Amino acid sequence: MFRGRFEHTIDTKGRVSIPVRFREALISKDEERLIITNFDQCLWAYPVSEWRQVEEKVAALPQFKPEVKMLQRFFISAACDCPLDSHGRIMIPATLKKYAGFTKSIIFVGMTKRIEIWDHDRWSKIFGEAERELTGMGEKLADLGL
Amino acid sequence: MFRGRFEHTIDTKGRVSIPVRFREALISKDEERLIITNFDQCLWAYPVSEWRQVEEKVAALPQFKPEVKMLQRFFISAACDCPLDSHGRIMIPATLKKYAGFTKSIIFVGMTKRIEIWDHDRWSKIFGEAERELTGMGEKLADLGL
DNA sequence: CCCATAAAGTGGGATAAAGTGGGATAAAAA
DNA sequence: TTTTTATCCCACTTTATCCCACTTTATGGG
Repeated sequence: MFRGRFEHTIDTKGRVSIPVRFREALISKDEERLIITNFDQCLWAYPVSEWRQVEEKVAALPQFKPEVKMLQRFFISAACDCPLDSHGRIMIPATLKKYAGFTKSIIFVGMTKRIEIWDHDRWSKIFGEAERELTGMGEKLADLGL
Repeated sequence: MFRGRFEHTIDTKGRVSIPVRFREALISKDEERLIITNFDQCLWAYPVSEWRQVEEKVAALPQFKPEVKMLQRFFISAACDCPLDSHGRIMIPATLKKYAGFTKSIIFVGMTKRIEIWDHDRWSKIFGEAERELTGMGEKLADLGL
């Protein structure tokens, strides 16, 4: 279970350390890697076990269907296996780094079953507006049983 | 399992190196070649074992149906066997290269069971479209259990 | 509250691997 | 035969990986 937000730094070689809390959560699942993909202008990181479920669901769909191809091409195909090094760091692949607009400072966001990784500036911008939006979503959230 | 996206370069002789990650996936299947065909303005590459399944599926379809004939003529018949050289590169046949509009920079796209190979510029275009469409497809994705 | 110690996070050099390019030779096409 | 195309081999550049060191933040005891 991934909880909390943490600000970290990408070094010149493209490495970032995963927050200890998240690392502990991974180790408790006996995993030492993250599957990282792109969505919503940021990166989504999954433990392998979680990711497999997503992947298999999509792989089972008819591969010639346009929307399935879309999903495969945009979301599934980006998924990159990123093993942790001896210090608990990962290398962010160039294509993903570019997509998410990472410069130096990034934010790790615990999303319970997955992690989001944001460029610091984008996060501040979007997070500043998120609360107002969320407040306006009261009805919709209620419909979901909250 | 092919995961991730990688940008590579075609040299003057028409050679491209297959990303290591993909090469490893091939070797784990004890294969050193790709079957490459054309579709959607890009190239689709399969490990031999996967390709056989596609081939057999299609062969089992009623051969007089127009869409089956089309598929056979366009998709199946274009398939080309491309062995890896000692550096893990393949030669892209001229006809396929032309079809996919390859100039210099191309993108290898991991699609779980197969690989798509795109010209860089074409990829950027459809990637942008896919992103926009998917972002507006939240409900549909929810239906898939995502 | 402060200090000592440990742990987390960051950075950099050395080495290995991946990716790219080009020449020489062999095979295929004209 | 000549020309073109592919294959093999070697060399260079770039990128990733491993290992060690430093800085900063957290932790625990007095």
